[in-house]
Amino acid sequence: MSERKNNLRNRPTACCTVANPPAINASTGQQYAAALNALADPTRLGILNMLANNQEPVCVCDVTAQFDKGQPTISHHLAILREAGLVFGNREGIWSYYSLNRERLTELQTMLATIFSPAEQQTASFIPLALAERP
Amino acid sequence: MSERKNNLRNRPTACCTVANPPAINASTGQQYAAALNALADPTRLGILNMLANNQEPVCVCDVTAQFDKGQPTISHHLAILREAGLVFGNREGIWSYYSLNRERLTELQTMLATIFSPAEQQTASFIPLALAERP
DNA sequence: CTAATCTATTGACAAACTTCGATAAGTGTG
DNA sequence: CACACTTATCGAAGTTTGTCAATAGATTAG
Repeated sequence: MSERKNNLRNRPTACCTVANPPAINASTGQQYAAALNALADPTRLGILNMLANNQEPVCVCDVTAQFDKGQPTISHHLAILREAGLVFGNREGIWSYYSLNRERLTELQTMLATIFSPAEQQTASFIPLALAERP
Repeated sequence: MSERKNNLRNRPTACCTVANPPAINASTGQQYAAALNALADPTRLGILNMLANNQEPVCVCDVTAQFDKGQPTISHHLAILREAGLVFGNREGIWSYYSLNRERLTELQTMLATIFSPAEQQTASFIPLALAERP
């Protein structure tokens, strides 16, 4: 469907001067959207906020105790955050401990700031987010 | 389901010292998640980026021309961005022009930074995002 | 008024997501 | 080994979301 186009320039009145296109390409946009999608859930935001409030890694049992959700649900959300590279997970004995990947979160914030800035400031800044493969 | 709790403290070995709870409440978390949800789509990120690249408001026809999506789909995404307060929409004659709500985007970035910061820096900062009702 | 044009809305459908109950996997204890 | 406990995974139900075709609404030109 990529020949879709407007024909405004051929008509007597144009809606506007031609607008600048987006500076972000489709594949990069998809990566960024996926990262944001991992954030866009109240439970996951709560988990991230809880991790931010603890200097030390937090035990899954403590996470589960803080939300009105079943244990499989919390485990699922933690997996999503983990696969998005937003948190680290470490097993110690029967317990699992999670902590923030602060570097990655900073990266995300920079990404957002870049998207919302005019093109001049975007030069060569649409670096694909390193899709961290984490334990 | 809110009596759910762990019983670790009653057992011989505890997993950890008790972790700090999240500082964000459920209703605020829902608002923030909704705002992020509006961002978490490649097409919508592309639209926002396109608006960021244009000082002047952009005609819908120009937006439609830049993406491999049908006109109703673009209109739908614009409505989502509008209802999330991320963009302004103005009709002029038969044309509609959209522009960034930069203030709101800054608000979002501040919100994210707050969520990811330790509790000391969150004091009284979980202000509900002003749910802008815009034309 | 009629026709043409641009945008928004509606209805439908498939894909993705959140949640849960049940169960498996992994670990430590008696 | 058998048992208890924590966490992860699986399968299913219900909801939400992205997309399109069709259509309605609004505006301008003739």
